Amino acid sequence: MPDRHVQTFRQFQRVVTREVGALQDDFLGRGRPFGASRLLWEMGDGPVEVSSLRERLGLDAGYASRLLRSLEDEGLVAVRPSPDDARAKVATRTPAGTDEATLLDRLSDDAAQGVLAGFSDSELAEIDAAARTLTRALTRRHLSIETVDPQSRDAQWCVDQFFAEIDALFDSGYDPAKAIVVGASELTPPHGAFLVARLHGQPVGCGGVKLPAGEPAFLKRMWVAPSARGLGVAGLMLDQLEALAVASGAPAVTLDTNSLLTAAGQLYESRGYRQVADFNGEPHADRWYRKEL
Amino acid sequence: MPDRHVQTFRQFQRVVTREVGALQDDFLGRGRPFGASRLLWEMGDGPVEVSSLRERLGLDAGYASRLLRSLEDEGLVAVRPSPDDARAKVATRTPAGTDEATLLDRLSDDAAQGVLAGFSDSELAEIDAAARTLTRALTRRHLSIETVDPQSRDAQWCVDQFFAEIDALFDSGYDPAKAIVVGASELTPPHGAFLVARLHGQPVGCGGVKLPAGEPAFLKRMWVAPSARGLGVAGLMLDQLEALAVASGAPAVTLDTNSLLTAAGQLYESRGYRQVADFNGEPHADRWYRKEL
DNA sequence: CCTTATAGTTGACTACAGTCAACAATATGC
DNA sequence: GCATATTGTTGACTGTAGTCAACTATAAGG
Repeated sequence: MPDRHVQTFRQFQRVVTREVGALQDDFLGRGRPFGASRLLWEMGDGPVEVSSLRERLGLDAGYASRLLRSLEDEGLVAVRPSPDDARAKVATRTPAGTDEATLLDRLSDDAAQGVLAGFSDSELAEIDAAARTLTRALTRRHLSIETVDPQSRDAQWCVDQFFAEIDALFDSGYDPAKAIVVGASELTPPHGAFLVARLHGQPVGCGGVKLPAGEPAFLKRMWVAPSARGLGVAGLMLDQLEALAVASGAPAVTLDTNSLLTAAGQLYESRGYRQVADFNGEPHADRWYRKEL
Repeated sequence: MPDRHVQTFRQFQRVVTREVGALQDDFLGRGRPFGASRLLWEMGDGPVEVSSLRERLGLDAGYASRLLRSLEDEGLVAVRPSPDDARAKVATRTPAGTDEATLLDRLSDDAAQGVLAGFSDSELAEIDAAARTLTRALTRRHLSIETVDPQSRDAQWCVDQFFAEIDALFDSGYDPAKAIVVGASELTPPHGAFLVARLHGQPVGCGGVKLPAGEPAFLKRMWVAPSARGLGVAGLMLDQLEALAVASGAPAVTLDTNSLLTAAGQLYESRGYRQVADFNGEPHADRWYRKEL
């Protein structure tokens, strides 16, 4: 690797270290430890299992317990026993906690705006592209894509998220009963495969492929979590799904999608998929694609 | 400012915060506080005044004193009274300290290489460009360019650095006695100006302009510190010097330079300067440029 | 010479970050 | 029903970061 790339990157790291320090000062301005703010921010609005929160942030059980207690004392979160497991607890933000998280969000936005202020539109576009490139590069190492059992917990979670999202997006919702049924065995080797993408070990996306012998492969349930979009996850997922199709000897890859999923359409077209006529009558789809292998 | 730019940048900040944390862990692996490693790394090899070191790192006097003492106890630095001022002290790395700093450098290089590993050459080039763009953007806010007295301490320091650098670069050295003399008054309003660029308050570059009434303006002593190159400092400096020339009614801007200063030549040509014949006989120059205003 | 400013040291202190082990309550598998 | 594992709480502890004020030694200006 050229040494100058390493040097460029190190200068970048030095600058960024400084900037991150300033960012943390902003969080500290809220009169509580950075760890507590981070916890409040990271937990989101809905009820979260404390154990998953702890794991996500890499916190010690005792430490997390104390941080949560301090947030509870401030009246920002409510911690209650989990309905599923009386040992476990779930944390929820109180209205005050939501307000505070919103404020933290605004502070972060302001910090970002402060950095971006004073640049022209074309410079901003350049900075935007550069930030995306580096975000992708820095993330790549922590991203893994693995073949899993489509009935595993992570796979189910992804599919549930996917269905919930398109149900909210489509005017007439998404009704699994009307959709073409895909059984678990069809997405399990050797008849197919189901992949889950994980970022820092947390599932952030999925994709399935049916591999009927001698016929075109068929992609199903490609989804990327909103938090992980723009990182190129879908592209990597597509690479792997296509590689499986090639390995199985499939002559082509086909799929159906909906024009409301704009990013998906763009991805397929940029990867050489061409629109074809409806080949399966899937009621939730309005576009069908095919790519020869 | 478009909201999506803010969102892109915030995602970038989140990713980078994580990465910086990992970087600090590497430094901590050396068995001493991060602050001490940073101090050792930042002080460089030569003797440094403790006060300037403290200021550069933004450390409390008491805290810095203790960090230095701990490095001294480890045998990594030697702290002695300043020859100029018996109150002040200067710190120097011992051979062991230099070794340790080299090791820290290597750890940082390795960390950078770890991030960059696995990318193709074209991806690396893209990442390099993106890192440069963001480094520039993140730095811009902390960069100031001001008109100063050419005999002020910061101005003198920059000019000394500049002369030392070209003296080392030119085969026959740089001899101020042979060079065309430019008096301080020629670089002081209204006959001219001398600008110093500062990053986080520390001088990192300079540039002078002579503004003889009715004649072309003449640029002198454009220099950017090695540590601040690639940040666009020279470009901003040139903008301001040209603005002064325009304000004074100069019909053109001229300058001499040497082809060994390759970055300078590229900058001038990208800014619309065209090469012209020798117009002043400066012995250290081998190229002359002019730009009509 | 005297006043005032500056450089550094030291002691006392606070807050944050994080670890470890003991423990209570509850689940789970046999 | 009992051994074992899991979830969270609590107490005790360490190390890092950083602040503040008192103090000594030296400089610089009138």
